[in-house]
Amino acid sequence: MTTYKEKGREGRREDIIRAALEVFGDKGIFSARIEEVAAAAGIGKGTVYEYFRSKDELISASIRYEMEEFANMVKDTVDREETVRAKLKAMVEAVILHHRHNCHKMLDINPATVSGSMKDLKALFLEQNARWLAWLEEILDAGVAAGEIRRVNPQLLLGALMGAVMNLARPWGNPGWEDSTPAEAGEQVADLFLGGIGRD
Amino acid sequence: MTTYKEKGREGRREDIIRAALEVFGDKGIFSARIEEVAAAAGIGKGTVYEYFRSKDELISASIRYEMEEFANMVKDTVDREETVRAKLKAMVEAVILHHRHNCHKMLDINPATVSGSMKDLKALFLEQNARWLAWLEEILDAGVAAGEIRRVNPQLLLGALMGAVMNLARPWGNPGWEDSTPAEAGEQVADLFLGGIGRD
Amino acid sequence: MTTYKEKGREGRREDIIRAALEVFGDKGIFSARIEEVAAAAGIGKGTVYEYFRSKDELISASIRYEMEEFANMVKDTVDREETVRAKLKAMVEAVILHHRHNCHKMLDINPATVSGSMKDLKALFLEQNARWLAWLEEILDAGVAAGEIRRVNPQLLLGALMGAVMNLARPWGNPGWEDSTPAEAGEQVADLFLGGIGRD
Amino acid sequence: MTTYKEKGREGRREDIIRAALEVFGDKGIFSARIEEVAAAAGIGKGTVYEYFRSKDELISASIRYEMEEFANMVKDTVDREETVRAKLKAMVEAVILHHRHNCHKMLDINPATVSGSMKDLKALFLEQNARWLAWLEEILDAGVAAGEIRRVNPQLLLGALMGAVMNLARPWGNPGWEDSTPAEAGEQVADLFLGGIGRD
DNA sequence: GATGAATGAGCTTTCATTCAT
DNA sequence: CATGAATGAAAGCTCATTCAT
Repeated sequence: MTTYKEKGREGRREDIIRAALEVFGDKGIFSARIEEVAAAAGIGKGTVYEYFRSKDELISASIRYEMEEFANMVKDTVDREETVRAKLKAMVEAVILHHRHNCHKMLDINPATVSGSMKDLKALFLEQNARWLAWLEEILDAGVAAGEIRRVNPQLLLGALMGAVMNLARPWGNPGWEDSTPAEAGEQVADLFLGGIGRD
Repeated sequence: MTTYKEKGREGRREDIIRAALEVFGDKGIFSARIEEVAAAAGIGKGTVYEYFRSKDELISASIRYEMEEFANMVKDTVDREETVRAKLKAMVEAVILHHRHNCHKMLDINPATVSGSMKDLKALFLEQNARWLAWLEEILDAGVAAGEIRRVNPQLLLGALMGAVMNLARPWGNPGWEDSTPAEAGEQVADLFLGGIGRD
Repeated sequence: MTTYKEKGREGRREDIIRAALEVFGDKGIFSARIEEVAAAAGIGKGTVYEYFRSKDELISASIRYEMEEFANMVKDTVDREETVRAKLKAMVEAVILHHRHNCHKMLDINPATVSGSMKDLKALFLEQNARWLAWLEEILDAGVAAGEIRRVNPQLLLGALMGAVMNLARPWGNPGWEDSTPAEAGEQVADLFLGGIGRD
Repeated sequence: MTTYKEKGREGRREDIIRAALEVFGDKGIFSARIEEVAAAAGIGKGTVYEYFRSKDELISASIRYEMEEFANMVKDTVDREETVRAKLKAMVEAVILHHRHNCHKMLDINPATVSGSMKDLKALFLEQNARWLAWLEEILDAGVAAGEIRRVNPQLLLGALMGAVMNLARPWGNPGWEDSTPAEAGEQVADLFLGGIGRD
């Protein structure tokens, strides 16, 4: 029941993260300066250090926050659908919309590019993977039970599906195709993953 | 074809790029210092600047070099096969081997993460995409003509397939699945993309 | 009026300029390192950059500051006198005193020597010339009106007089003559310029 | 009796100095790079070091060379005249012509500006001063003997005259006046120094 | 608690100088 | 002798971090 101007430390912390995601998305985590994040959050430079021990910690927290947001958004959307096909379609649409309208760029961060300063990023990725995997297995089990799909290796499907959708959703990646509406894109990807490219 | 100079020992420029790929892969392009690249190449710091105008230019050249190498390697391997299934399988194997044994990390660089300093990276990505697309279209046409596969949007398939394979091949990405041999992985991905997950 | 910032302790910017004049005078603007200027000002290296965008900007500001100070000092001294002869004498004395006791060396900077890095120095010199010229014209007009001197081209006299006095005042330039007291020097120069060397 | 392509070490050394004067005049002695001087001389970078121990030595030699040339040129021109007035006029003309057409900029170098790297510049200036002084004294003696001028302190006149003429001849210094022809300029300066500005 | 002036480690880049050819 | 590729000391500048207010 937080009132205006009464959000306390947690709310302030989140403000900074949101500002950081904005700035990091625009300039890249290395080129972005703490001062810019502070300005975007409407606070002083020193105040950032009241909430985060270092820039690295702010980056970690921002990535974790964005991953959480992203996962929740996708899962909420997908869970609303019944069939695997509908879920697939919904997922693609959600990811595309997210990538087109949000500071999605953080999700693409490559531990390797960043490795110089962030040792714990890999652990974060593994943790997230485990959650996605558990969720996907539920969907697959239900789909198999319903006779809609055949059983496949969940980690294989997770890796392939996420890789495919995230890559397709990148705004700079697929000229010619990226003009398709999210609905069309969802349709196409669902067709591809359900039916394959083999002669029908 | 050289951007700056081609003096001194033949291939000195290429040596520097290879050293850069090594170091950039380990530390990330931002954390890596030019001095480390020079040391890895067995030369003095100043010598790097005899061959590259700036760190940015070295990064650009390194990414381009790696993309070129990677594309050639994959294409060579894939072109040796006849059927689409065999090509798919070969491609997965090649990418996994490459990612496990080479300084593959450069390929994952996200222009957004890097945007502060490199304006021309996006153009490089688009250029590469065009080459991959032309190549994939040939394969698809042949496959369709042979009655092996159905016709699909090439950019869709390229985006999905490359995203899937690159993501699966990431050494830090898919716990449990990444222990499979390249041959097994190729088999699984080929099955997935040819047959889909729909009830057969 | 400030070019960059005016923060922190009042006059911090001016402190840096004074320190810069000291160090630049000793080592020369090229050999002087920013760190030395900072040390002379009793601050850290980075702080200089809070007040000046670059070394070039600090040099510009320092030269402008010194010119201003010098011009004010000379004009104040000269304006106190009545006759042209007394003004001439006072001017020589003032310049000699200034050159002997202050970091006068900046005034001798030659745009040509410096041209590599400072494009706007010439404009600064022209601006200063205009101010000196206006001032000298007033003096000449009054002197002519009083029947003390004949009319001469003001820019000719300004160039000749300033060149002569500045050159004579250089501590390294005129052995044998530079031992004369400022009062004697003023007397001699006044004689020279008023009476000329022609047979009387 | 040097023939073409047979000038030997001395000729080569002089070529480098001339090239250095050219480049130093354009870029300033600090911004100018040895490589540029070498290129201007049409030789390799390393060859410069066959003739000069260091950049500082090249600078010293170049300044000395230019001073020598300048002094000889002025003296030759002036010695051709008979009266002091004609000599004065000739001197001004010569200096202006030299400054407008040659790499005169070296003459304006201020030991203070440069002091970081060149300890012996001051000695060079004193040495030159002594030679000019001896020469001027001869002229003055003759002028006094001929009843053309009154006796003045030679060092005073040297300092004032050289300062005045060099300052007036600076291409960037005296707007409005610098359009006058060398002949006019000589006339004016001769008038000024012979007659003074006092009421006639 | 919030701030932002001050700081200096750390980085890129330059260029005088060397020396193997 | 002449050369220019190689070098690393040195300098300008940035920015994460601190701490007095």
